[in-house]
Amino acid sequence: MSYSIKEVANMMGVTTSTLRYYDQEGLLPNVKRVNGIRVFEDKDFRWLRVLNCLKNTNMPIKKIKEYVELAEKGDSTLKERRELIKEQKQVILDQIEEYKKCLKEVEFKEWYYDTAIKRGTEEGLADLISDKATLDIDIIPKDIK
Amino acid sequence: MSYSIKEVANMMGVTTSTLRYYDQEGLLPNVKRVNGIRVFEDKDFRWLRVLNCLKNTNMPIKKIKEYVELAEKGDSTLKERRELIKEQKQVILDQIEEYKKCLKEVEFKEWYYDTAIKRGTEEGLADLISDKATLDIDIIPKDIK
DNA sequence: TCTTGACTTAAAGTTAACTTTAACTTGTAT
DNA sequence: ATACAAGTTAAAGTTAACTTTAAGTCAAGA
Repeated sequence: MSYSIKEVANMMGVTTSTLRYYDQEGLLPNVKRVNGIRVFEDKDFRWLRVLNCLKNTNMPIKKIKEYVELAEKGDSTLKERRELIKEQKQVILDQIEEYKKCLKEVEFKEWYYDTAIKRGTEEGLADLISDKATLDIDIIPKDIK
Repeated sequence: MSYSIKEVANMMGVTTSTLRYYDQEGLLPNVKRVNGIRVFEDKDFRWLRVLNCLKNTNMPIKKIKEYVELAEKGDSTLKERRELIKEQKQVILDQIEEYKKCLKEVEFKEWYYDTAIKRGTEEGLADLISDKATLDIDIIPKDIK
C-alpha cells in the first residue's frame, strides 16, 4: 500500500507542513517520489513509528537527524546507534520518574482543594497540613549550594 | 530562613535570569523585597515546588499564570483551581502512558541493535523480525481517515 | 478546455521560553 | 574611600519547531 502526505499526516496527528518540514530537515529519508510528489510506503512506517517515539520523548530534531545520518552510513555505525538509543531509553526512564513525582504533587493539590472546598475556605489549611505536605514530597532542597 | 535569588535558582536548577523572567510573567507572586532586592522565604517554597512540577509537566507559562491569578482571587476560585489541577493530573497520566509505549519501542530498538551487532550486520534483520516488530507496538494506524 | 484540489518549493513569519546586554544601585570587604 | 560582587530593570536577541505565504505544477472531473 502507498499513502499520500495528507494520509500520513492524519495518521501521525501532524499537519502536512510539519511532515514537509521534517523531510526538509532530513528526518524522512528515502521517501519515494512520483512526479515530485511524496509517496509513503509500508516500509516507511517502521521508521515513522520510531520517529514519532523519539519526538514524543523530546529528542531534538537535530539529534534525530544525527541518528538518521548514522543509519544511512550502514553497519559501521551500529554501536553508535545502539548508544544513542540507550541514552534515549535513560531519558525516558528519568522522565517517567519525574512525572510520577509530579503526579504525587498534583494529587496532593487535588486533595487540598477537595478539603478546602469542604471546609469552605483554604484559610489556615496550608498550616494545618504543612507536616504532611513536606513529608513525602521533596523536589526542592537537597542540592542547596 | 530567607534566600537570595541565586540560592533559589540553584535549588531549582535554573538561572537567576529565568527566575526574574518568571517573576516578570507573574509566576512568583508576593515575593518579599528588601531595598528592591528579592528575598525568598520558606513560605515561597511551597509554591515553588508546585511551580516546578507544573513546569516539568509542560504546563505553559501562560496557563500557570492563570492559575496564579485564580489563587490570588481567593476562596471563590477554589473549584476552578481544582479543575485546572485535575486536568493537569490527566495530562501527566497520559504522558506517563505515552512514555511507557515509547520505552517499549526503544527497548525493542536496543534489542534490534544488540542482535544486529551479534550478527555483524542489520541486512535482512528488519524482515526477519517484522512480525514481532508489529505485534506488540502500535503507535501508528488505528485512526486512519 | 477549464477549473478545482492536492501537491510542490523557498522564504518569510510566528511563538514560547528563555538569554543577553546595558546601564544602574547597593551592601560588604580591604 | 573604594572597589567588587550581586542585585535591579527594560529591551533586544536567540533558538527550536513549526506555520504561513506566494508562486507554481499537475491529474482528474464537468
